Amino acid sequence: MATKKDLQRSGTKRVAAATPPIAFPLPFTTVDVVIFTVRSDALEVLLVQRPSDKNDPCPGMWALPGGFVNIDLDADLQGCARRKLLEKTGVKSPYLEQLGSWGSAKRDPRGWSATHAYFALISGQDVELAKGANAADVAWFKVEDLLPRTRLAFDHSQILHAAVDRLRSKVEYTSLPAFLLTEPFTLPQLQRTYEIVLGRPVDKSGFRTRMLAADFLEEVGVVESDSNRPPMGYCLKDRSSPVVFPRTFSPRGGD
Amino acid sequence: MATKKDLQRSGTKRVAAATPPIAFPLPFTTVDVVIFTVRSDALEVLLVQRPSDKNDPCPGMWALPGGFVNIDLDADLQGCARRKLLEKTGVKSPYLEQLGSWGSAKRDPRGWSATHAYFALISGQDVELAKGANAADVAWFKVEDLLPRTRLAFDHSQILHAAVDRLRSKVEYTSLPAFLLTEPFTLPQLQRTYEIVLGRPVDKSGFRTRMLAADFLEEVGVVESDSNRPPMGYCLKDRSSPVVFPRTFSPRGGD
DNA sequence: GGTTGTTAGTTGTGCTGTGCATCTTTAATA
DNA sequence: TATTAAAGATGCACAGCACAACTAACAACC
Repeated sequence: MATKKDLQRSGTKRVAAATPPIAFPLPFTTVDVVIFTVRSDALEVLLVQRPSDKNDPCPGMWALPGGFVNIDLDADLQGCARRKLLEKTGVKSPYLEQLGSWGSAKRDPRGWSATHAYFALISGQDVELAKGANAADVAWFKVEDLLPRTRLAFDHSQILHAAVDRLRSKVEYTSLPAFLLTEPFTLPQLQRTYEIVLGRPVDKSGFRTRMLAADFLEEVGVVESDSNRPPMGYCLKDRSSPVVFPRTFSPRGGD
Repeated sequence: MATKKDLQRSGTKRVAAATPPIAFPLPFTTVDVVIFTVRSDALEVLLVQRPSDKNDPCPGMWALPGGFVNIDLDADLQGCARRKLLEKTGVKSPYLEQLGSWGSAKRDPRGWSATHAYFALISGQDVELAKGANAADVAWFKVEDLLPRTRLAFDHSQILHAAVDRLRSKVEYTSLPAFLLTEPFTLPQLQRTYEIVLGRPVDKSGFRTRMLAADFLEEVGVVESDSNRPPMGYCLKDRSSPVVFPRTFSPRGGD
């Protein structure tokens, strides 16, 4: 990974010392997490407000939860992402997927930095936002309101956009929305979640056959609902990864 | 991105100094590139042999081309990947896609490091390997031979595996293989490339209708071939990104 | 210069899946 | 018991694809 030419470069500001001793400037390494949930019929994302201290970059602006990798606390990048997520939401085992990385000389005024972005899906029910104390303020924002014009700290608007694109894209052909619900859930609930994320209606009959044919759901008995016919409750057979469908959802008319 | 708790940590070995001054140990930041090509009817990948100096990590082992991010030379991560690729192959504008990132305390014996992995597709024809001099030895390896048992430096076996998975997966529903050919190419050539990457035959008729329906190819007149009926030559209408097909290739029998 | 072989490209057909609409089931409420 | 509303099942027609068989164009060989 390191060529001799790289190693012999000598830096000025940020210096690394290891065994064998090498000295050259290092970029900052951070992790950011795009945390999605579905609440009150809308796709929402968690943001934290940066401190208003003028010495900090982007003071007072809203940003994705994240921060520097702590090489003493974090065994690896995913562990770092889990830590950030636990600190902000109290959720321990969400769906967590690597989104990509953004690194450049300009994205952080403090210097060359690279962030490893993850996105997480959690149920709107089991969330306790870590508010107050020395923790920065956190809040949910509707993605629909946020996407068009809102400016976030650093390049977080860009990262959020990429996360929404990735989510919407994968929802077309995977069982991802199941991770946005608390188990057990019903097929109509799941369908509603698909429709909220995709932003368009989905055919009921086709949806049902598709979900059941994919064979990733387990019946756990009827569950009580507000009224009318009681629906069947389902759990995921395997929470470790989503199922990939052979085709995408596609209405006849449009393409 | 940085909480105050993070910033106040003080490191011992690797120290960062910026404005405002902050001091804590930083991970190493590297970029690795998985460079694919199709030569002699096989999918191949470029590897470089690490120097045999015992002070270097993984001496003598084969590794993915890559190295430390140079914050003076590299404006961003993708630029760094392009630099590595140009140095090793002489190819200037390949298809280049971010694959993911791998970071942990253990993956590099020199300390906590995170690598940003990219994968590139280039034509087997226009490659000049940078061999000899102070550059490490580079060579092409058949992916089929490499995947099962070969151990590469660091966690590069894992990264290579992820790259092959991603490539094979995307080839099922995108026009990616077109970037493995030199323009102009013919439909039978393109089909052959699909078959080589996928490792299974593809139906001719379905393949043709599919490619032409996707409307990403431009006829550039018949091109001479070794013998028999002269085939039509094609170029890509847009080299900036691949086309996504609505469905995957799928033979009737298997699933 | 016909004949054969090989590759490029087309045409045809049966089947599967799915979009869309309608119908049935179940239970709460009046 | 009638009504309502949501859950879930059934039916149908059309589009697309896998598969196979076909035609077209050129080379090589006798």
